[in-house]
Amino acid sequence: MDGVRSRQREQTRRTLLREGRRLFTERGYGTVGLAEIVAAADVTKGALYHHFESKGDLFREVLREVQGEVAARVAATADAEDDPWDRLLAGCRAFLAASTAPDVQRIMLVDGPAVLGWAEWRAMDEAASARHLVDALTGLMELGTIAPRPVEPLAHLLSGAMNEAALWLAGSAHPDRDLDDAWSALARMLEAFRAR
Amino acid sequence: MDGVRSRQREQTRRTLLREGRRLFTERGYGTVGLAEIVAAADVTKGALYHHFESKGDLFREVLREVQGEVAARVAATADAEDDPWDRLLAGCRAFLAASTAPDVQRIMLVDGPAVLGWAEWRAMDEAASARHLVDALTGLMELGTIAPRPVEPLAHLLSGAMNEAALWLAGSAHPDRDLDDAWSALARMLEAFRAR
DNA sequence: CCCTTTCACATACCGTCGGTATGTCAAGTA
DNA sequence: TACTTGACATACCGACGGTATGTGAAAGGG
Repeated sequence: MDGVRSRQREQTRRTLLREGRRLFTERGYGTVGLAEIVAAADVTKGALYHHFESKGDLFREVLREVQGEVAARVAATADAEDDPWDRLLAGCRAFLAASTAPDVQRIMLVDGPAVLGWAEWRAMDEAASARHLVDALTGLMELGTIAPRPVEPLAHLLSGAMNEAALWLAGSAHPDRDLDDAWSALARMLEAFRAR
Repeated sequence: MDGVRSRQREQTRRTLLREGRRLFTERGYGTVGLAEIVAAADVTKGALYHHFESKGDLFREVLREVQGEVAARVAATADAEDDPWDRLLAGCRAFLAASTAPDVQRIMLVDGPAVLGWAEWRAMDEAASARHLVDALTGLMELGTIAPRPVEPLAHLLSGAMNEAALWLAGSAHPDRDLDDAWSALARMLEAFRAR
């Protein structure tokens, strides 16, 4: 183990993921061919199919990577806050900021559901990100900070709102102003669920 | 005009749109081939390319049809209400209900942005549906019913929330209960923007 | 140290797909 | 009736995703 063999293997795999991610981001899953990816990674299709089961499988692993990075950034930002309510706000804001990156947009928000199907995409998002949102909301209900109500539909509404807002923000002509406005509106939405 | 020629033409076109819509709904844009579509429509590829510029163009016209139907149902439901605030609520609720249909899900919500790109998808949605949401919100601000604030970010947040909620509802094990819960949460979100 | 096995690829190939160029024949027109 | 137009059908092409097989270097045992 850990010899020349496995090191080279890991590098090839990482190169394929990196170039795949770059090309999927730039031109979209449908229009980029495997030939381009393996050329950019300076390997052949044999190598790609040795590491991944299919084009869709490569995309799935790329998506997993992107989701992991977003989740990590959101978690890091949220955990910097002490108050649970502030953690929720900080997490949402961090998600909004992170999701305006081109690779997150195209891979995670646009192509993801279409390539893998909405159900699988949802399951992956749940495991990476949405779970934390559900946990945060549940915790705040137990604390009495927000009024008790079914968590899932609320989480989906908020998640969908943030996804669409991020896509809109990425194409905005006045990103700073629009981000402020969107955040203001989102914050008011969240505020609406605080117990009175 | 209006002879045998143009009547046959219109029928062929409508058949292609109908079968394309059905297959795109059942199996998704990426996995259905033109050969299947033309076989189902009982014509050849020559006919398809005589009516549409490409596979993507056929999809675009199918999407336009779906969006038009959703918009019409929403508008009809909303217009049945007299009070502007009630019109907004009724419209949102009608959108939520209409968007759980399989063809709306797959074509409008999942494949649409990926196939045409988010920007074009957004523009089409704007022209068909979102425009009414913006108009309703603007009108309510002018009436003083909801507090003045930038309309666009709010509209995007609400639109995204409803889209994601609809996708979630479609796969729900308890559709009635979940629809009620989702609507309850969405209504509270809307309520949050009423002037105090 | 050598022989064997393993494995991380490379090469060659296949069926299918979206797209196009061209042919055809009936409906329209003068 | 002679001619034109148009709504397709037919035949074909390059490119794509996927697979079967070959290969040479690294790992492992005696």
